[in-house]
Amino acid sequence: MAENRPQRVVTSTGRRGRPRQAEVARLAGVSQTTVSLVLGGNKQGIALHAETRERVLEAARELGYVPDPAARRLAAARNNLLGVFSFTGTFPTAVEHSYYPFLVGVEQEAAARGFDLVLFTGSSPGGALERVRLADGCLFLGRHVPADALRRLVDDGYPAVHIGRRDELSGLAWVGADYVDASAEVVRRLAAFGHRRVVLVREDDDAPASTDRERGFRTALAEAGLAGPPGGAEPVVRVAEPASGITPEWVRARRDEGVTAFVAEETDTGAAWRALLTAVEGAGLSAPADVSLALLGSPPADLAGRPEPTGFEIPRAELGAAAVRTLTALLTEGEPDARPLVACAFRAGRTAGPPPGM
Amino acid sequence: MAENRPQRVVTSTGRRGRPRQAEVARLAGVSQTTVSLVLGGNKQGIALHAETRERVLEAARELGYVPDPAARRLAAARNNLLGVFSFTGTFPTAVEHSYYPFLVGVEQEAAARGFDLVLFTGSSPGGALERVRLADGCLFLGRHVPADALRRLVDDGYPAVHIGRRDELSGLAWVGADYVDASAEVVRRLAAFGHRRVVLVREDDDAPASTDRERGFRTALAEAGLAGPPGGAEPVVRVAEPASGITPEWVRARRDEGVTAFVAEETDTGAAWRALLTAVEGAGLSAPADVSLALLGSPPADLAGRPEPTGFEIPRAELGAAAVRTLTALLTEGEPDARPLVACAFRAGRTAGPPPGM
DNA sequence: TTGTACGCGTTATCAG
DNA sequence: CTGATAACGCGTACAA
Repeated sequence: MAENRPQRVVTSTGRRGRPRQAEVARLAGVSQTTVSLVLGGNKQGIALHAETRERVLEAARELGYVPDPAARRLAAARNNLLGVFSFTGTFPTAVEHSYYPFLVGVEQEAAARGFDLVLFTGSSPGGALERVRLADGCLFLGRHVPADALRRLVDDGYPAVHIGRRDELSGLAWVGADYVDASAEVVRRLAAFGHRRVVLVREDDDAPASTDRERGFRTALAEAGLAGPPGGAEPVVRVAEPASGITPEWVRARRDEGVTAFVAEETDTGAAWRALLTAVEGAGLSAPADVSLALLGSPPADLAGRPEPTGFEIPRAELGAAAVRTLTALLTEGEPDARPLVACAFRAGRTAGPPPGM
Repeated sequence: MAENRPQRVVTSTGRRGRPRQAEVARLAGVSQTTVSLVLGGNKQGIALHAETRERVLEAARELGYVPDPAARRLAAARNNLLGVFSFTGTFPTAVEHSYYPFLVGVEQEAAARGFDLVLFTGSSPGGALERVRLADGCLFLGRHVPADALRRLVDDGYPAVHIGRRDELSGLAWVGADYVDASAEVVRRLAAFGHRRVVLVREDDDAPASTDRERGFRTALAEAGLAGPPGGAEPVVRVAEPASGITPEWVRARRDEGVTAFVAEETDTGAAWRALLTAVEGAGLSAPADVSLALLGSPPADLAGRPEPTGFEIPRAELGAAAVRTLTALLTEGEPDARPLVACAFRAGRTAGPPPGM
């Protein structure tokens, strides 16, 4: 029977058991369109009887009408959802894992712009990444990214912003901390204290955050006329295993060569700084009396009780907020802002000072 | 012209610029229905050519198809999304605001169960709450709730779980910390130290978290044969303004009356504990030598550097995880678990000891 | 076994 | 100023 078109009569209440615009319309004696118009604030500036308006509002109030968010979003063709996808697993290592600080800024800025957030849990690489498409756009963070999966999204024109520099993936927008300059500044401060030989301890991996720090370190070293160990030895050492290489003996050896300051980079594991602290202590030395120490970032939570390290602060909340701004710019205008680098504040701390004998 | 029905042709991509089932269908050479069937896991057990199935899956993968959450909700389906809605705005007061610790547990448990999270930002009251309907179910947290709005959701059968005890709203599932017992335990410890007169400083507001603590405090006081100030005076004082009432003079007066221990409750502002610490210091006293102090919860971040307060830990991550378990139980079985109270661990700390002269 | 024809509740576009 | 009417993207009886 093609005849019995259900004819969609407005009964009392929808399947969901709560009032829809159609019922408000019936009660107010107008069409559903008018209801939508009135309740929607009449954006298109159509002329309405003030009295009609009142009737509609009254009816809506009486019925306790509340718009259905799903329907609203469906019709608007946008979900008002921003995704947040973290590659470095967030849960095993808990709170301090450099994820929530970003989220503070992200949430604040998202709220200000009327977006809700989707936190994609489970950082399994690969196909899982496609899930982010349910959000209007997505923020990505983590030292390493599944480049190919992300590439697809970006090539499809999906609005994506990476938190942290990420130049390899052309076309991917990013916002990052200015590690180059911040690291250089730390070296300059050490130079100002009178140090002449400085060593950087970094992790053995080539994440941009690490290479940026190294670059800033080396540049400032050169500009300040400083050096690493004598004989033109490398001023940068990589530690592969958490503590391998960075032993009390190693510290003493460097010191005997004239190295008076040690710099470590911050990473999500905090391995370099931890190794350095342990080795220095093991060598019976203390900072800043015997050696100066600096950390390119913030200490891991379990070392937070120690004397505040000289170094710099990563403006995580700021970065998160900046990322949201860039993403929403991508969503509306189609183009991100030009200057994606956020400065890090120098932190004087208490682990660096003049070298012994100065 | 009633003839020119637009006939809804599937172009390349929807307004949203993202693939829909119709495109997957076109690519796979089947109808949209079949796509829905295959991608929906074929619940109704309809027979399908395995090969058709494969073609559809392949096409979906190729296009990076992801279902639209709004459309699914409108069609009364689920999204594998759990909502998190916080009443107490999270950002003004930043990270430590008792919100992220919960999130850690929530995220972990949600990931384990295959759900992503939607963080509903901005806690403006009223209709804003309805946004959560986009998620399959939602977690709520905060000292105070817009009861009527929540009531609607609950009455509609929307799966909701509140983090923190919330009995007023009948029918609302919740998980909470056992503040009653934890507070009682703190009093017992003080009694064991030899204290006979103890005072509780609490905020002037009737959130369940506060009344629970007070109840545990009073109960244990009675059971241990302890008292407040002499003459049957109230053992519980409320502080309205951050520091009003709790002054160095007040502390001295209580002490002169024989009160040897002061207990403060933790709240999101940390006002009670802060006021107490300040007043005790102002009175030139120190804990635990002159007076014993205890905190029913954790100190606010800015006081984290002080000596660790005797008291208890709120198992926030645990609570978050428990809430997710309850919520998913609600989603699948329809009934939450029976025991929604999570125990708090006692924290010995360093601010309580025997009263002077014992 | 696959496709047709709805409906979910809203917004938006037009004729009247 | 109002009222049909068509989307938005997906799920699903029912028909083929």
